[in-house]
Amino acid sequence: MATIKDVAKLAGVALSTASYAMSGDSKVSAKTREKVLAAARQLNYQKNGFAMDLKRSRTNTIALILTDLSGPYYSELIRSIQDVALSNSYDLIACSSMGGKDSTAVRYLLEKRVDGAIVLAHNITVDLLHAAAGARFPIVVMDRLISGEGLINVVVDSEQGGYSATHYLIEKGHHSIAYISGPANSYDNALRYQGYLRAMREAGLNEKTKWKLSGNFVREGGYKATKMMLVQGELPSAVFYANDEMAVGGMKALEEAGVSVPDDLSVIGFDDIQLAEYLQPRLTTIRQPMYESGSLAGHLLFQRLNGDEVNDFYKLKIELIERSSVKINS
Amino acid sequence: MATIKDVAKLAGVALSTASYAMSGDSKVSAKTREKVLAAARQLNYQKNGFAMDLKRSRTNTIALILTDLSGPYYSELIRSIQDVALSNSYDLIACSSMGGKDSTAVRYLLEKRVDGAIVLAHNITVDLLHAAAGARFPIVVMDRLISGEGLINVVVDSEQGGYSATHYLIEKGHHSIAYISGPANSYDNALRYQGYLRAMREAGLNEKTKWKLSGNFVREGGYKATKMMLVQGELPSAVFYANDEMAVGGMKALEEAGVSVPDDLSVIGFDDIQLAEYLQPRLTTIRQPMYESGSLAGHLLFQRLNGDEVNDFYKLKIELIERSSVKINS
DNA sequence: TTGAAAGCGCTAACAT
DNA sequence: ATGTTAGCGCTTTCAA
Repeated sequence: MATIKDVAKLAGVALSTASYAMSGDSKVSAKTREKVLAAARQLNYQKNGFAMDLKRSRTNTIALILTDLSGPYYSELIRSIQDVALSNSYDLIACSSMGGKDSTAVRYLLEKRVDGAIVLAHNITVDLLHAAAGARFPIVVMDRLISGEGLINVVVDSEQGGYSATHYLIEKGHHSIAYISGPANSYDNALRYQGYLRAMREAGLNEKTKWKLSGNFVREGGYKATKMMLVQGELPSAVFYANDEMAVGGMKALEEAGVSVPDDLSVIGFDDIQLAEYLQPRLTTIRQPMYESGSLAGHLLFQRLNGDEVNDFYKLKIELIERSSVKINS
Repeated sequence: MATIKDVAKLAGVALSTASYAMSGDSKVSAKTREKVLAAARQLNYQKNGFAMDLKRSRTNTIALILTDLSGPYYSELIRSIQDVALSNSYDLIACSSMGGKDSTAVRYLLEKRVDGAIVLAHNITVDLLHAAAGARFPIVVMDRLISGEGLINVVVDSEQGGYSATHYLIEKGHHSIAYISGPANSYDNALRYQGYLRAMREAGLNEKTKWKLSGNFVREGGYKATKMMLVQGELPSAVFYANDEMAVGGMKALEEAGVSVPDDLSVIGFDDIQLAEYLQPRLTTIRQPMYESGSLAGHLLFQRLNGDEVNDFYKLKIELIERSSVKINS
């Protein structure tokens, strides 16, 4: 691999001149620049990125850290962050936090391989976040509340979402509402559940423990939880799935059992994944403002990177998307 | 930011000793190591990634380059590559080629910020690929055929896929088959179309130009192309959408026009996206071996990285997924 | 306008 | 077992 040294030698100029010439510095004469560029072309020279980063001690890159790069769930979020990065002429890389301590995400965060990061990965520990973030390394956290130097929170009001979903069901005349929950350690799930409880309490309704089942936020889990509910005999009049993936699995179980949605049972989800409007019936759900929150997260990060002060906490409102999986209960 | 120098000073040892201690080299005494580690902790020391990469002149990271990070389409592929990377203890980062010459992808490729790459981004030019790849920088290209030093091709047999889809329709008694195509400059689309033509020719069937419409591989395009077809009056008995996204749009147009699938018109797609089996009717389509191809691409890259010789061309077979959108034509 | 040289933070060969 | 030192490839200050 040719280095700038080789280029300088071939062009017959000093190292520094070659550097100036190639970075387009105006103090290099046109003739010299041409000589250098020609030499670079001839040697197929490509600058070494790290050397530059090391020297400059900044990378012009931010990282988006996700639990699993392959989650289709994030697409809008990614798109919005990508847009913001592009318009700020920053590079964006995405990396996964799978692999625990040795994950790519952890390395990039700790070894400061980027200038800042947006994190949406519950398996990145709070300690790690505290260790990584700092005045010179801003991190926007999107899946929990955590304060500290360099840390900015952008979250969606899940409690309100859980409340809205439940309240909507109650409004439609449902009094027995099951809650299919996500993983116990999920902060998001906890909030959605709290919202559910608040709406229930407000309406003077009691939660039945036999109708609180865990589906772990995955399709298969929703399927199993629903099977379990089915076996119990008595059915609620509506089910609140804490996310759409579980609702997808649940509706499959329901269909298999001959329970018709929404005639026999109303269903509501959470997230508004792409699939939601293609299900039969079309799934009524809670929509998270993914594009907006990603966009906000990006903007805040860049503001911090530019030295501007920003608040360290933002909470976004959530919207109910009314489709056809909930029926008035009479 | 504390450097290793600060750590060494605080611990009262030499730079190199600190380095050895922290990398777990066995020749450092336990006592010294403890001293160094304590100092590091106290200073909240984190190693600088670039400095290390620069010194080592390798990054232990590979890049996955995609046109658009947010495409849900790739999830299985990403997962498989992630798995392979993890099991080889390499880091994986994903970056987008959006942004043309200044895209993150181009920078990472050219500036050698990773040890190798897997590319599935048609907007990365052939020239760039040639410039970037080399003996010390392997690139696996997944969306076209291109040979050169350091370049490995892993492609899916789209021609065969196009043939299978069409042949299947013919087998079911369809003789008038429309082809809704992708973008003209897409290599993949060209292959699928070739397969279509081969099957048609083989059956002694003629392609009707009025039934070859372009939908640009996107949902909206499929919708419009289908509308256009509808306006023309005469309908074929089956439609081959060159990808599922277009089929989704197309089926919407058909539904709006009161054309029932598959009773009035059979439909086949290509890709087997997640949505396919949730459509009404469930979409019969051609499944690309995404997991397998990603996995293969990853393995090949690592073999090259380890200095092993590998072939530079692999073509994977494709499978037809029979669902309910095609009916026997009588 | 060009060149010489320092130094970013780290690893590793070599000397002790 | 520990220390000294060269050098990875680049940018940039300073001197010519």
